[in-house]
Amino acid sequence: MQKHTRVTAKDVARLADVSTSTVSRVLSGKGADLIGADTAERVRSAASTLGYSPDPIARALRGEQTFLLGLIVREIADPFFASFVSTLNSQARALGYQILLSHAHSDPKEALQVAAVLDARHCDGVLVLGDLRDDEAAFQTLLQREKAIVGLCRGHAPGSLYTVNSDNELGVRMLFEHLWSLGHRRIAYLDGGWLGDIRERRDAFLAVSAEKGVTPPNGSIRVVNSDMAGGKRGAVELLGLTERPTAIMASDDAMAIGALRAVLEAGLQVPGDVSIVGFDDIDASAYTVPALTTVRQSIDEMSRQALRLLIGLIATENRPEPGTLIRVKPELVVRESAGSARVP
Amino acid sequence: MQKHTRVTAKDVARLADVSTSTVSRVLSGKGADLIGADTAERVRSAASTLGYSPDPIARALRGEQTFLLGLIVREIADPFFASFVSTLNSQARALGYQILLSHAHSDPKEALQVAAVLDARHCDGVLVLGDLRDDEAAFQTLLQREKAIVGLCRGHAPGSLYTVNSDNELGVRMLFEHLWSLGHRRIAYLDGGWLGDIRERRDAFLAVSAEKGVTPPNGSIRVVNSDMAGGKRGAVELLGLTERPTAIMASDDAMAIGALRAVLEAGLQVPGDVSIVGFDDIDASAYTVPALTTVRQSIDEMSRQALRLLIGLIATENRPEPGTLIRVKPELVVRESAGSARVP
DNA sequence: TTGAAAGCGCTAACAA
DNA sequence: TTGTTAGCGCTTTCAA
Repeated sequence: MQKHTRVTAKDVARLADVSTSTVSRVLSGKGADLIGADTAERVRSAASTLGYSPDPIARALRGEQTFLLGLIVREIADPFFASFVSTLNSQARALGYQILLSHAHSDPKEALQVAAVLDARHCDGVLVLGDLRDDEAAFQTLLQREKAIVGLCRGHAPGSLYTVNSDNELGVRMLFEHLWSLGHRRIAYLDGGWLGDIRERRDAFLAVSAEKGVTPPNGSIRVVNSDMAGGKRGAVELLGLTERPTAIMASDDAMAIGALRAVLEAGLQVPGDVSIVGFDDIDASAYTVPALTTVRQSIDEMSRQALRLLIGLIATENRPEPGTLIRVKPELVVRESAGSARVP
Repeated sequence: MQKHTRVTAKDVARLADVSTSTVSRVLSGKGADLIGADTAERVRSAASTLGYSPDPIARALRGEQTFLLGLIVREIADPFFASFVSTLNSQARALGYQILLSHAHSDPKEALQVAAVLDARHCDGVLVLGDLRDDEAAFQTLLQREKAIVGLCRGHAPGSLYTVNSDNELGVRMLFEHLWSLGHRRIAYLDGGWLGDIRERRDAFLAVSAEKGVTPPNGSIRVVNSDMAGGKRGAVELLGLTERPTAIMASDDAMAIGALRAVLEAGLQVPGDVSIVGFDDIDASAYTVPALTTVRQSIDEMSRQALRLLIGLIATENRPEPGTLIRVKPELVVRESAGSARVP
């Protein structure tokens, strides 16, 4: 355990009275079949009495797998991403991998630096959670260089990035249909302003609106920060519209929570006067008053798929279709924040 | 950037027409003063044209610093910890360190494993964020072995662990005084049930109650999970008490948010019928309706202190007092969830 | 079936 | 002032 008392292959070799090469062969499994059964046994027992396990650093230097996975997250403090990181971390560890965490905020330059660091650390692969604002292209270009990369929650990422995503369009459709069936026709949208996931949702919103033959009232698409503060500010603006929307759809739950606060603060009822829906189903959404009607992204499933994909990429040379995009189905969660539209 | 095209010290040496040792000397700074100015310059320019930077893995193998910091978190998905991880990550990176993230849930056994992994990865030091339930002692024992460890948010950790904490007692006092000045005398407490931080808060609550000469009404100290679900459940139980408390203090904001929901769901007013206060000031606390009165822990400051302490530990052999405990002052944030006690 | 030796990229002792 | 050499712990030819 102590650094100075680290047990090495040499120690095991000495105890088992073999060479270090034999130790390596037995323990790594490569060429273990050529080793005499008794010798192998001796090595194994020596290793276990000594509590030996090969040093990942030495392995890395030799160019072997490091079992390190880089994780670049747009914003760890975002509750949705936080849950995601948590799940990813647990699942990765169960698969024998460790997570090297990196924050990229929204800055692609930072992401570049971070990617370089991850590369320097000999990560076997990297996960990119959430899209970065603006300079997406440069970011991608660089990431192509890495051996194995999987994007998560980045919408329909262009290029040959492997990606795992929610079916954002389906999610938005479910939400929209739900509002529609409650009689809402004047539905405003709070756009978080990102490129990937969030952009897909807005596009889907626009598409469904068009299909339904309604045009969102003038100025009712607001681009704001995708956090509670942004949601609040956006909603305040929306409430000032001459044709006040009867429902507000937000790009994500954090924004919806901000919007909820804004509407309530204005002395209006939710859902009596204005209905609100979000996206993600973060923990807090079940505890607002009224509780948020939203769409649940299956973090567990997405995480599992992403890890499977990434580890597959690491293991094999012949990769699946570049550009592979896995969509995970979201699920409508009806709670209290959306109700019948008040007849005008 | 690519693994196969990695630039090594040898490449630089060749280009600058010196030996690799000279390269090392110039670039690492150690013994750079002995090197001729022109040679040094040649090396530096060669390094920069080649875009060389020393491989941290090779360095690690040599036993040098790895600039890797292990971070063991109780629960990343917890919004307070998530913000903390975010801040820690940014600050660490600014100092040239990378964070190796690990989830320990509440399981000390898991923490042991994790600690072993971190050690194997040659982390320069490890940060432990939040206390683990139960088997604290065993956990600590093992951690003593590590070279440099700093605990965060673990209350008055015993033993010789270096720790950075909020002044939980002060925080609770401020909250209590605030409620007291609003006329509350029947104050219930929702205890998150952990050992460190959370335990300190409960102890402080008990102490202040005693000082004020009030005994919390029978059964009004509930031990529940320190999340929104726990807070909700605890509050429901509290509301069933024959002597309903006029105020509820929760171990943290997540619990307070759950409690808020419970009280509102019961058809009562907050703060009209029951006041609620939390602890932490997580993002969501400003957006509940009513917004939460709470105490803000300075994540920024705590993070800075912890990193300074840890990096100091790494750098120097002669360490500061073992058992050092740094307390960071919290700040009362008065919002809407606590109001005058209704006269009985 | 096993061992000896080389080398991954770096730094530090020892020479020169 | 600089180069040579050795070695961190591992794996993997090449030989035996």
